[in-house]
Amino acid sequence: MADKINKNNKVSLAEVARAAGVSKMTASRVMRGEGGYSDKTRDKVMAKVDLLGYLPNRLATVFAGDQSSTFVGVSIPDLGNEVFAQVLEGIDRKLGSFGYQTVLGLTQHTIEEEEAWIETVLSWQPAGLILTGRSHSPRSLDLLRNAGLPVVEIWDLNSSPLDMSVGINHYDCGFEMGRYLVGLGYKALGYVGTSHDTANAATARLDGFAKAVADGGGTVTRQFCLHDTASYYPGFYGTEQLLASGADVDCIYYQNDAMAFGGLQFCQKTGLRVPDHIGVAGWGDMPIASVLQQRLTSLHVSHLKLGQAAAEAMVARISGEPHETARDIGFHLVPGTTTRKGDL
Amino acid sequence: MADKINKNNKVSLAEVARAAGVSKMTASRVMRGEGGYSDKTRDKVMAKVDLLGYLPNRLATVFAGDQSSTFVGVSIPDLGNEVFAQVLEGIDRKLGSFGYQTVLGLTQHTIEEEEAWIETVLSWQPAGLILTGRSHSPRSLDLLRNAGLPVVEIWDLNSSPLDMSVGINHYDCGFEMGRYLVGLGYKALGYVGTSHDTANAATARLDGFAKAVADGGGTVTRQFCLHDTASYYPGFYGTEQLLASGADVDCIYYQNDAMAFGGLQFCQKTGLRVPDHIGVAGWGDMPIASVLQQRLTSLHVSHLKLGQAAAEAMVARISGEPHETARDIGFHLVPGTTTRKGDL
DNA sequence: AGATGTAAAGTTACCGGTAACGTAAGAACG
DNA sequence: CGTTCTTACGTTACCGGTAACTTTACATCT
Repeated sequence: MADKINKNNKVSLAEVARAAGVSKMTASRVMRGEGGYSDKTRDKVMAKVDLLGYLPNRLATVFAGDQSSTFVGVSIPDLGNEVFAQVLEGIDRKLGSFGYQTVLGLTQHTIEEEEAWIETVLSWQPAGLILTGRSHSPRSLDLLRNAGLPVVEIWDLNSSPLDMSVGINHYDCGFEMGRYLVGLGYKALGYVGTSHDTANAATARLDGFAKAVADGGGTVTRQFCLHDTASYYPGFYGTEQLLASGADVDCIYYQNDAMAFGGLQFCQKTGLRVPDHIGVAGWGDMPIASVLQQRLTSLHVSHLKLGQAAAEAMVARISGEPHETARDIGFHLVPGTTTRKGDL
Repeated sequence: MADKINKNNKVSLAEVARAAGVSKMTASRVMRGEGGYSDKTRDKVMAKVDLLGYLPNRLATVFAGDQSSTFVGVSIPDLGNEVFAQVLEGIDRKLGSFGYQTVLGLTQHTIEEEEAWIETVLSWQPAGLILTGRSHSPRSLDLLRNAGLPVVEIWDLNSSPLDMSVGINHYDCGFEMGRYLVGLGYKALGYVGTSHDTANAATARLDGFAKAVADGGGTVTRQFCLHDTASYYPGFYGTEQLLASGADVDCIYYQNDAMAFGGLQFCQKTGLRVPDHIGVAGWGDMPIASVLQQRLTSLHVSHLKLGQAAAEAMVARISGEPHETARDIGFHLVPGTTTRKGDL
């Protein structure tokens, strides 16, 4: 009876087979429902499966090399930022609907963390990887090249990605907002964001923004909040610092809506009227924008859709279906009432 | 040369060993650094590891049953809710620091989704599971019992959990807020939350709240927003609906701070002064509370810490170290200016 | 009745590591 | 100088499934 219980105390297919009086192979065929057995045999086997509480060991199947795993490694910088949480939600839900599981890696925005995570997750033979960002360490690139599996780089659209890219063009985001604000007559722009050590999407937005403003003859005064996440409070005190620096600023562009909201709160607290005294613009069209008294001038991006599209690209690639190399999710500017009215 | 390349095109330990002119076993010993080889042999093997870009296949190791996997399944209801994102962040960071990986499952608040996910993730032989909530389907319970691995139920503290529990007592949260508000003289309380089909933590808070209010001789008028996440906008229109219903309400308790913020925005829009005309209280002490003009009366919970504690409990249990069955993270009420002043 | 075909099984080998055990060669010892 | 002890390896078997192949038991046909 208890002659062959594995160390894990788990029921194996062999035990089910023995209990049912058939061979392992027959039991395996029944489990997979691929035919080649009689109804009577199937019932016998399934009865024992229920009785013993047998649960297949997918590790063994994948290990045997007969099929690839259903793991997809997903690296995300951090979840304190609402937009990444939404992206992850989109990815996981969509992957789940196709029978894949997310193996999460929070990289804290560093390529070193990402590298360590990539090495670990690759050793688990994932079906593919979804990486946030387009900047990777040399060793990461080596590992990915060697592994030769599907890779989707998300967030900042990469026209020549490692494998595939899904995202938006952040430079264009910044540029469009810059052009819009300049078009409204703003000249002395401010920017409030967190510090970005590595070239990342926020930097790309700022670059695009600065270019558009410069093209329009304006200036951009930058204020970076060091060592902090791009959330409400850094927006609040970043604004305080920018204004305290004596910079002459008629409109502030924030790294995202959460920071812009923090800025709005600072303005309200200090009696600065928006948009009469100062304009405020954000990025991301985050949920909070939907309940503010004033419609925040922002740039809408569907983060959930971005995540879903990344998962779809991954699944398509795993299934061998064709998929475009770079998928642009797009964005659109949302004119709000936190900036002065255009001459529409 | 190319006599034994596996179908995955991946370099195996056997290939490294052959290239180095040693046996698989010796190469294995070198990889694990467990000794039993000469310096010369180690160098020979490592040189080939680098040359061939060998990456161990952890699936094989775990599969062989010699050690358990470093996967930990983590089920989370949704990431649209900021607090769960924070919990997940705490879990993943802490697990990662111990060398474990998070396999994510978003259950959309249903035990059916949870059940399906549990079955899948168990087939991957995880080292343990962290589940949000204490309500599980009968089959889930069967599966978990059968699997016999560490399980940490988080969020709503469970004094008699399946295995371990880390969280707070949500009933007590509600009770404390109810007692506080009644103590301030409020009598006609309102509650605005999302609908909860299943008995969950928000329901427990409401129950505790209602009890405290009833004890104090007050009443609670409930307003549920159907089919929505507990975010800003539902707080906004939930407030609108509650007040439109003609209910006489002097203070509203919200399911969380995000909803409370939505409520504050509604009040501001309609000219209801807070706290002069109506009191507002939330739950969770979310980041947004830090930048509002008025300090939101809320209840502070460290969600990040909750996640970390859950991961610590899991790791302790896996390592065979003793760990308390139920770990209470605690909370404290934050009196704000969105409710009238107490007679302190 | 013997030949042939087919459905329903069983047998064998293998995936990539590691535990357990075996062995050869040199060192240490009396 | 033979015995014993180490060190540094090599050999074998196994984890839990599945592909590929073989066998068995009948039914069907000539």
